[in-house]
Amino acid sequence: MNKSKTKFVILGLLSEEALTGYEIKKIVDMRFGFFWNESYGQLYPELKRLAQKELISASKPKEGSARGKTRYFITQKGISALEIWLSEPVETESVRLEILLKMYFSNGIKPEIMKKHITEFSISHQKQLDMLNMFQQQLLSVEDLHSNHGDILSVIDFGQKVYKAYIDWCEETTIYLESRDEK
Amino acid sequence: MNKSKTKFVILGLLSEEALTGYEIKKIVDMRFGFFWNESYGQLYPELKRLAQKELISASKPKEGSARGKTRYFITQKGISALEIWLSEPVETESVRLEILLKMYFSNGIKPEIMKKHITEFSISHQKQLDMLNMFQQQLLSVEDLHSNHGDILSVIDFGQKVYKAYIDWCEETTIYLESRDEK
DNA sequence: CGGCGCATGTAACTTGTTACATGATTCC
DNA sequence: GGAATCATGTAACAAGTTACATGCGCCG
Repeated sequence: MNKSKTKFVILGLLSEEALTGYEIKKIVDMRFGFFWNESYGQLYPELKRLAQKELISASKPKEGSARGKTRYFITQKGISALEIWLSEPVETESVRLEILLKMYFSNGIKPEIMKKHITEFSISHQKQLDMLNMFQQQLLSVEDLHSNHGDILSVIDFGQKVYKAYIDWCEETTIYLESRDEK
Repeated sequence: MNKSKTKFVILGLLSEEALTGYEIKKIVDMRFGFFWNESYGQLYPELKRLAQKELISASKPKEGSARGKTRYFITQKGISALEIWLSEPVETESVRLEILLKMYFSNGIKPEIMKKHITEFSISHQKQLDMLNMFQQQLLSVEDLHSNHGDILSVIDFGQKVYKAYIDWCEETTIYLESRDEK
């Protein structure tokens, strides 16, 4: 049983270009931030395991130095493993939204508290939405006949749609809480 | 450091009515399914810990029997703990959507495969949306001047908005993949 | 040469899932 | 009495986070 997806994050990114563990982490944080995350504690051990299983290969430059950048490349075996995973059914995601838990139980507390939580939730997602919009613009401006960013733009579009839904809900719910407030 | 929220799920539900561990699990599965989940492996030990800390109290009927239903009640101490948590800032959620990971890396595979994934994703969320709609109707029909389901209806509304966004994205992305297909 | 960002790594820990064992109750 | 479902519980495992240790390389 290997349920962790870290493996495929690595293989997927390496299928585009050779990277170090540090670079993988940076890309996941910046590009996947709104739908995925990985920690060093998962990444580095997994890189070693994948190298050992020859799904990726390591290039260790600077002979003789104790530590140095290790850049990883995907192997043919790794590409196959990635393709197999891509073809397998998507596993149902498990989301945990603390804000809904609090909303569900908020009967006992003052509406202003919940209103504040929702305002903060809205602001933080508005920020993330702004970042997605910027990233989208960036990709669109670079686009030409040869580059194919379609898939990435689709992923961004998902985030935009969902975050808009979040923000709409926040607005609506704030109004509801204000009406409850008046009682 | 106690980051687990299981504790508050229990306290929140017990603040409405006394329940057994089994009943809590059922409620979480049915009512919170779209934004939360708990397993017995978390629930039962946590119930014991909370009872030991006197945030809840257990009623063990049927003296002399090896096993029997244990119904739990929230205590004043438990109510306070719940209220404190409700007032604390909401922690930023971490979502993991495998479908976006696959979409991001789908360049290498045939568009039909991704299209199939998206169709399945759409169908399963349409089903969940139908269930939310039903639950909403149920609550609205029962509603009278005395019952206050507003907070629960807000939570349902969140699910409806987000799932609609999911399904919209699926439609749009299917069309995009079909256009890519034609090349 | 001091600080900062790049870079790798891991040990200790917490969190969460799964599979299984067991008993109680209900309904046919 | 047998099947299904209600109900409790836990051991073994898998997954994921955090905090820390270490060293490199560049810039002012």
